[in-house]
Order: sequence, then C-alpha cells, then structure tokens
Amino acid sequence: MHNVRVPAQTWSIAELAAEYDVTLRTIRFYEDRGLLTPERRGTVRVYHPRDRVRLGLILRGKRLGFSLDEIATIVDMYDAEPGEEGQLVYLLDQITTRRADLEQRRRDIEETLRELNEVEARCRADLQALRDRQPSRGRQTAKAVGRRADS
Amino acid sequence: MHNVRVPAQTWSIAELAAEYDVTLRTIRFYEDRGLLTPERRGTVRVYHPRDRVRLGLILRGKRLGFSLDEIATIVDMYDAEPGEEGQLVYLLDQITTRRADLEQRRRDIEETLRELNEVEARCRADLQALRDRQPSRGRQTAKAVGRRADS
DNA sequence: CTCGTACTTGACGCTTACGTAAACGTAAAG
DNA sequence: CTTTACGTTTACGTAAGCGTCAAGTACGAG
Repeated sequence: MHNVRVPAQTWSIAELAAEYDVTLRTIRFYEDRGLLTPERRGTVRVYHPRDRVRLGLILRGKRLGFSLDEIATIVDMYDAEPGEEGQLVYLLDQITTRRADLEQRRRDIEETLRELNEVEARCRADLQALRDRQPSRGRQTAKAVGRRADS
Repeated sequence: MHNVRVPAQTWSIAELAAEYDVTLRTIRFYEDRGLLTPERRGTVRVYHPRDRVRLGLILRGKRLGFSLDEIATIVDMYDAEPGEEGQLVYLLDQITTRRADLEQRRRDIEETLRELNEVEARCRADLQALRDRQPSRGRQTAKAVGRRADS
C-alpha cells in the first residue's frame, strides 16, 4: 500500500489566518457555524490538513457569493462518507442543484463580460474622438445619442 | 433617420415586481439606494424601459453576488454619458477591475464544477457498488477510505 | 516572578438587504 | 357611500457576517 506516513502537519489559528488572509474572528466564526472542527489541545485550536482544505473551499464559496449555509452543504459534500443509499441519492440531488446554480452564474458572468467589452469599446471610441477633435476642450458628440438603457 | 416612435411603454411598480419576481419593497429599496429613478405622476411611481433594463441588470448583479454598491457602479457604467476625458479614463479603469473580478469568479466556478463532477462520479460508483453487493442491506466498502479532504 | 506573545471566550456593535406592519391617499366598481 | 385594489411613507425588525473591545489563560524567555 506504500503508506509513506507523512508527518501530517498542523497549523495554529494565526497561521491559517495569515495564509488565507482572514482574521482570527472569521475562522472562529466559521467553527461556530459548524464549518470547521479543529482539534483541541487543552483549550487551544489545532488545525489539520482537512481543516485547511475546508477553509479554502469556504473562501472560494464566499467569492462565488454563496451564503455560509449553502457553503456548509457544499463543503460537506466534498468529504461525505459513502453512507446509505438514501444519503447518496440526496447527495446526487444536491449536486444537480448546485451545478444548475453554478451554470446560471457562469452564463450571467459571460453575458456581463460581453457587455463590458461593448462598454469598453464605446468608451475607447469616445476617448479617441475627444482627442482627435479637440485636444484641449471637451465637446458632446452626436454619436453619444441613443446609448442609454432606454431602448 | 427612420425614427419609428414606438409608444414607449411604461410599467407600474406591481407589474415590474411580478415580471422579475421581487417584492415592491425591494424595488422601492433600490430606488432609495439610487439604483432606480422612476418618474413620478403625482405620488405614484411610473417605470420606463430604462428602469426596467436597469432592474434586470441589478438582479443579474445580485445573482453574481455583488453588493448593491458594486452593482451601482456597474449599472451606472452601462448608461454613462461620454463626458470628459477624466471620466472616460476612470470608466475604463473600473471596467478593468470588474473584468478581473468576473474572470476570477469564472475560474472559481469552473474549478467547482470540475470538483462536483468528481464527487458525482464517486457517488455513482458507491451507489452502484452498494446495489451490486447488497440489494437490501447497506455496508461500508473498503474503497471509501481516503476520500476525505485530509490528504 | 514578570514580561511578552499567542490564544481563549463572551458580548456588544455595525452594515447590508430587505420583511413587516401601520396608517394613509386615490380612483374605479358596486 | 362603501368596498376593493393599488399605491404611498414612516419606521421598526431581522438575519448574516463579521469587527471590536474586554478580560482571562498558558507558556517560554529573561
């Protein structure tokens, strides 16, 4: 089985906080919400690789705009034990839901990016026109008409 | 110029709310935050196509997890008048920032989708194994080991 | 022993994005 | 006139996601 027995590194709360650029308060808050479950040595928290990975997932979830509750269900999917059939079916259902959600977001993002490109093009054109025409004073151009969102 | 003079439809607050499936409260709140500026006929709000488009943009922004403040800057970009050079340069800068943000989100989403696919595959495999082996009772399989996020 | 550093648990505060009444206006229908 | 539908403002409530003290514990260095 080639079991290499890597020392299984651990981290303090401050180390994790520094690495992921969050505050101690935040990490403790996530624990309070059941998203992290560090070991306790006496009163002190000791974070294992598992916790570290989960923190990464949590923060990615946050970047995606999920609520902590949603993140909880997602993260728990990642390291769920196989369990019984009902559990597995439920998990598959959750996956379907999440995927639909993410694909909607992706469509939104791509649409927004396309529109940003248009706005940028208009912007550059205006800038160019402005510089061609009047190197010092600005003036309203006729091309500016009809660009507002009132079509 | 082929100016067709379309009647320029308007909507009541309830109509917009129904169409976009939000509450009246929400729409009024967006107005309070300066995101919408409907016409007033007496005391009553009258929404024009421009407002309708903006509401759509706002809601898409929300789906993407932006705050209303962020959404405000985005939406205002869409129907900004050309203005002076400084304005244009600022706008281009904003566009760059937003684009970077959105592209980060897209990467996050794609990574998450890939991982969801993996989880799903494992899940289906477990389910299959469970059904092959024990059509009635569930049992823990050896393949279940080492899947948790503690690698 | 004292200091410094890192950690702990409360507990209160704050912002965002609305929900939820309460109380009132207006205009058409019965 | 009363009801009904639809709209209005004002204002307090709330859940999420932390920030920010305050006060105490634990431990190695000097």
